[in-house]
Amino acid sequence: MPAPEPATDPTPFAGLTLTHSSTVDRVAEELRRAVFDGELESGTPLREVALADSLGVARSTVREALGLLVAEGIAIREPNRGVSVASPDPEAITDVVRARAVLEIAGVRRWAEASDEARDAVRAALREYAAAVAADASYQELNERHLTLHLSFVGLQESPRLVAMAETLIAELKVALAQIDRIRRNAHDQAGSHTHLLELLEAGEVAAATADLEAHLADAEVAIREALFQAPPE
Amino acid sequence: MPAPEPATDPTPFAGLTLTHSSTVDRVAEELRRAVFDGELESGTPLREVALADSLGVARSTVREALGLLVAEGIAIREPNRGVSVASPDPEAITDVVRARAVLEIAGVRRWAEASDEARDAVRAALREYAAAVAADASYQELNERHLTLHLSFVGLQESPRLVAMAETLIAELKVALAQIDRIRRNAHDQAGSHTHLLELLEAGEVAAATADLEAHLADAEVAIREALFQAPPE
DNA sequence: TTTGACTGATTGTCGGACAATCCGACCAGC
DNA sequence: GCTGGTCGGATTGTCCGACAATCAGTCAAA
Repeated sequence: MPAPEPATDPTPFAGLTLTHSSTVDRVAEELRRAVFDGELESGTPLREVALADSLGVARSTVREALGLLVAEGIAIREPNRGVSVASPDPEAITDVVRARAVLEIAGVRRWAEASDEARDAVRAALREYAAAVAADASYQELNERHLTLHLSFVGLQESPRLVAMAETLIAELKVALAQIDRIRRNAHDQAGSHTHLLELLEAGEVAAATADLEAHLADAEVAIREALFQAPPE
Repeated sequence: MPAPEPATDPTPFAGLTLTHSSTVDRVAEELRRAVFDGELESGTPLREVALADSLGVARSTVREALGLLVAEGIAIREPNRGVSVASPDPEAITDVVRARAVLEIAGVRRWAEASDEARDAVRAALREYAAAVAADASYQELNERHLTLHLSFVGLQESPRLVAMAETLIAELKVALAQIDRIRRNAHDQAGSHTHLLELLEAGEVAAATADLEAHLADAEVAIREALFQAPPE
């Protein structure tokens, strides 16, 4: 006798969600998109009244959205001077890469103890990245998939807070990458190296895998640094 | 001939800073203090108009300050329902401890490669903690020194972003600790165990030290969990 | 018991206002 | 020519008042 009343299931509406969209969120999202798409150059000041007029919202709304971007590291606020798109300097790049390394390597080290879902997420992310490479997808999509793969490494720790931290780090990185894109779009096919890394993990060679990842991150750092700071002066 | 003009030193005014204090910052700071001091119980709703009247500022100012607290994890915002002091649930505790473990252990592992300043910061933090214990300082001061010590572990990575992340994690933890304080103030003297940990580090026994730290964090987690969720029902 | 309507409280967003601050230009004086 | 001072415009920081949308609670009706 499981249920005397057939009509009242205990959980009839699982899997139903509703996306609450506040105006502030939409403004913030639009600004993020503009920055990541390279429409807003690094260092561009984000004037409150101009944005408010342009987007058709009140200044307070824009102001709150700007607060979000600042909290995410996408923009910086200087007191009495306003908010502007973050401009990556060499120290910031080094710091972001180092912080990423800590989070991602900690995740990879936990490969054996992680849940099946977390491991599957890594495998799926790699598959999608490889597929995008094979399909010769757009540069931005490649970037997106690549970063998602790296996020899945952090996900192996199964700590929402660590993942959130990694996300803000990657957001900061995306600002830098958006600047590079406008200079030169270096085709990147690192699917092979990542596949190698996953094979090491599946084989239980965790130490070799972390070494691999560390080297990969170091390479990425010098690549970004060169593209940003030794680019031809316009 | 190092300097032809003796009056214009290249860096005559190092170490000069000026604290810009905006109203929003002061409001946020006051709220933080109230939460950490246990004046605001976990779950208390932070009404915008009430706070604005009480503090003598405009509602928009309070609103912005609340946004800061939310970003720091000290409070949570439910759409159309307002902001309230974060109430730690078991999952949150587990998550925070796990994230802390990742950051702190990564720092400790880097002991040998860290700069002298970072290592000295750890030694100084331990000294101050031990001194506070010996002086039978207030519970809150002990807490503060203890957490500062743990922060100095993260500082060994010398990554400002990692330290900032650890700070927000610890802020979240402080909310939980403030709740415990109002129940029972468990005298804590963990100076001995931390001294042992530092001795291991100085001796180069990094692996033993990380194991020590891991055990310490696990102990802390169960202690907090018991105090929070198995406390006598008022 | 469930549904529906009403009320009060609170947030989300808007618009306008003003002082404080900052930036650049212009100007005087040595 | 350099230093120092003044002035005006632009922008932010903060305040105030307003209103629709949303939510929690009550209470009557089906």
